[in-house]
Amino acid sequence: MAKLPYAFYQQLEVTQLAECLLGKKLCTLIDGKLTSGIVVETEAYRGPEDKASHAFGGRFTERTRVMYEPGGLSYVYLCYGIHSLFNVVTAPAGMPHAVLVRGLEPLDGLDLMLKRRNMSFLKPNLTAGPGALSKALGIDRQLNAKDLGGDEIWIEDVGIGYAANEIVAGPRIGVDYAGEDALLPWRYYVKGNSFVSKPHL
DNA sequence: AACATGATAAACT
DNA sequence: GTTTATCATGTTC
Repeated sequence: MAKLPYAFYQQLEVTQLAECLLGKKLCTLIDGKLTSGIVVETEAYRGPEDKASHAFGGRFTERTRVMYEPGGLSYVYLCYGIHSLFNVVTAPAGMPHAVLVRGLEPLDGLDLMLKRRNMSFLKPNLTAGPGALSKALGIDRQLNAKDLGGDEIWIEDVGIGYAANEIVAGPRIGVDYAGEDALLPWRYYVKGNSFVSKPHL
């Protein structure tokens, strides 16, 4: 396997990095069981200057602490009391940028993913949406602040690269509270892929 | 009190 | 079939 190098996570342009994550393979190894999928949808959160970011204005709390670490760690937090959302911490130390993974195309461990989701057959919403994919891969807050070069959760380059005309940028989802920042086109997804969380074209 | 969601049910076409 | 409403649930500030 070819795990992504730390240098990849530490580039400063978080929007560009979010776009580059499309086509990468996100894997978890939990209780000896491998599950994985290809990333088909991401959102960039630009730390201090982005109202939609948990670290807006340089906010530093117990929850956001990990976002200030050097890129290459996981950031998993609980949303609406129910869903674990998985982010990649990016940029050099002290810069709290992150990328939310919103959609995956299932690859390894399909049976286990179905079981975790209480589903009996594959349909797109198995891993379309940040809460859904986290549940399918067994991601919860146990996996917060993990090294993405480790052996519990990691990201591999499997040589998939989408052409520029297959990638669509649009406004982020569920961040209306962020005012004008909600309109920024920092959501990236693969055109026509059925594991993208929201509107299909 | 607010929150980076998902499942379901009910009311439409 | 599709859109719209409602709720579950718990941590953070």
